[in-house]
Amino acid sequence: MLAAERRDHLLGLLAREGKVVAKDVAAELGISEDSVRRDLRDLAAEGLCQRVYGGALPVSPAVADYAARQSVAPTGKRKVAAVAAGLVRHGGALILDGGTTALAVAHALPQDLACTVITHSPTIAAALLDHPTAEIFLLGGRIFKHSAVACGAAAVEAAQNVSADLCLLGVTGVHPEAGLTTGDAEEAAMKRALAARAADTYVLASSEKIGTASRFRVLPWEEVSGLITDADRHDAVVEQLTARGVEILTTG
Amino acid sequence: MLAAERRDHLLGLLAREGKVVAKDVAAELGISEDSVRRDLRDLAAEGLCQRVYGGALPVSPAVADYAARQSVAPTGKRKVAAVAAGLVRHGGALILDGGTTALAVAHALPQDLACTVITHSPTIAAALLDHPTAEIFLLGGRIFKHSAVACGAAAVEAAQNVSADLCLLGVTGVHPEAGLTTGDAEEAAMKRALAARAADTYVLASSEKIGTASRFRVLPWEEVSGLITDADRHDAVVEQLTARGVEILTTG
DNA sequence: ACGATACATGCAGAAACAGGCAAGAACAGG
DNA sequence: CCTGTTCTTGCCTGTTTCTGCATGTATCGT
Repeated sequence: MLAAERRDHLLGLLAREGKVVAKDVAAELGISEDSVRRDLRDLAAEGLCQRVYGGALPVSPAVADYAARQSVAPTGKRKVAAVAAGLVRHGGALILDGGTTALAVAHALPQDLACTVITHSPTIAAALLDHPTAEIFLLGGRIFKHSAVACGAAAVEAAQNVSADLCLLGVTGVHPEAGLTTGDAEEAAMKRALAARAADTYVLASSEKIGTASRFRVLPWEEVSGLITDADRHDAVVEQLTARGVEILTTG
Repeated sequence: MLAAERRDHLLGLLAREGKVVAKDVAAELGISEDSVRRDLRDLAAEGLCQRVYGGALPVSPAVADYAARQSVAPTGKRKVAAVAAGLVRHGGALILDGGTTALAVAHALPQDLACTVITHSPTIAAALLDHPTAEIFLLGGRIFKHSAVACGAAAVEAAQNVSADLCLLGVTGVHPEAGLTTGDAEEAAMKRALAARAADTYVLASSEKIGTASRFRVLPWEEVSGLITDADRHDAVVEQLTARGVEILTTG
C-alpha cells in the first residue's frame, strides 16, 4: 500500500463516515498506529482534517469530500491554484481557462466565496457544480477534445458578451522572449479572446512550463498582469521575467 | 519489451487499477525498478501521472472512478439509453438533454459511431470527451446547478443556431393528459428550445417517471415523435399513450 | 488520583530515490 | 562494412524518506 493511497483512504473515510479512528484504520490496513497518526498529523497540518484524541474529524462536513479531491492534484499545481484562488474577490467575476491547473483553481475556490465563474471548459463547469455559492456561466462552442474546451468562432463570439475582473489563463509555455504560448492555434485565439474580456489577466504556470515555448503565441508580456508559479523566485528564467516587469506571484 | 510499450502498460495500469507500484511492475515485467522509476518520472514530467513514494497515481481521480461511475446507472436507465443510442445514425446530429438518463445515452453511444452531439450539459460534454469519433458542440449559458445544465436567455439563443436530426429529452414527468413535464420553468423552456431545433424528438423516460406530472409543461404529445421507456408495453399508462398515437419504444 | 490509552519524539533498519557510470544496442555517416 | 555517436538499461553509491519500535509525556475515563 502506497503512502499516498493511505492518505486518500483516510480522506475517503473522513468524507464517507465523518470520522477516522487511528486504531481501527491501523488494524484494517495492517499498519502501525504510529503511521496512521503521522498521516493524520500531516493532513491536519495541511488543513485537511481536524485532529482529535483517538483519531480525526473532517474540518467541516461540507469541505470533506472537496478536500479529498484536492489531494490528488500535484502539489505544485495545488499551490499555484491556491494563490490564484486568493485573487478572486467576493462578488467578483472570474474568467477561468481550461486545463488541469485551472481545474485545481476551481477546486481551490473557498466554499463561501460567492463569485461568478465564466469558463469555456465543461470539465471546470462540472467541477463547480457542487460549489455552494459560485455562479457558473458556460461559454459554448465546438469542443476541442484534446484540451476539453470550447473553441472556434462560436466560442469566441460567446466570449464577446461577457466581462470580468480577472482572467486566469493556463498555457503550455512561458518564455521570456516568446511570451506565453500554447500548442494549438484555435486555443491560442480563444485564450486571447478571454484575456481581452477581463480587467486583469494572470497566467497559471507550474514550474515545468517555465522557460519552454510552444508553437502558437497567446499573448505578449505587455498584456499580462502577472504570472503565478511555484517556480523559485531566483530561478534564472523567473528573474528574466521580473526584469521585464512581469509581476510574479510565487507560492513560496 | 519496447520502452513505449512499457509506458503504455504503465498508463494502462494507472487507468485500470488507479495506481502503479514500481516494485511490482518491475517484477512483473522482469525489468529493473530503476527503469520503471525513470518511466514514471518521465510520465510525471509530461503530466500523465502523479509521482508518489513507491510508485505513481493517476493525475485525475476521475480516470480511476470512471469505470465505477459507469456502473452506477440503474439497469432501467441503461436499457433506455441503449435503445436511444440506437436511434443515432452515422454522421447524424443529436441534441442531447441533461440528466442522468441522457448521461447514460452518452455512455451508450458506440465508440465507432461518428456523429455530432449538441448539448447544454457540461457533464454530458465532459463524459463524451473520451469518445473517439463524436463531435461535441456545447451550448453555453448560465448554469443551473440543481440540474447541471445551461439555461436562460443566452442558452436558448445559442440553441437557435443549431439544427439536428434527433433530440433526446429527459423529463421528470410523463402523463397522458399533462404531457411531458419538469420541475423548473427555465429548464422547461430550454427543453422546448432544443426540441424545436430537431427533426425528431424522443423522450427518455425510465419507468418511475411514467404516470407522474411535475409543475411545468415541456411539450404536448403532438410535438413528440416518441417515447423510450423500460416500462411494460401493457402498462395502463403506456397503453393510454399508445391510444393517443404516441410511438413507444420499449427495451423489452 | 489512578490506570489505561493516546500521543510526540527520537532512533534505527529498510525501502525508495536521484545521479553517475559503464556495457550494450541502435543508429547515422562515411 | 566499419566507426563513432547516441540512447537505453542495469548497477552502484550516497541521500532521503518511510515505518515500526521504544521511551517518556499528556490526556482520558473511572
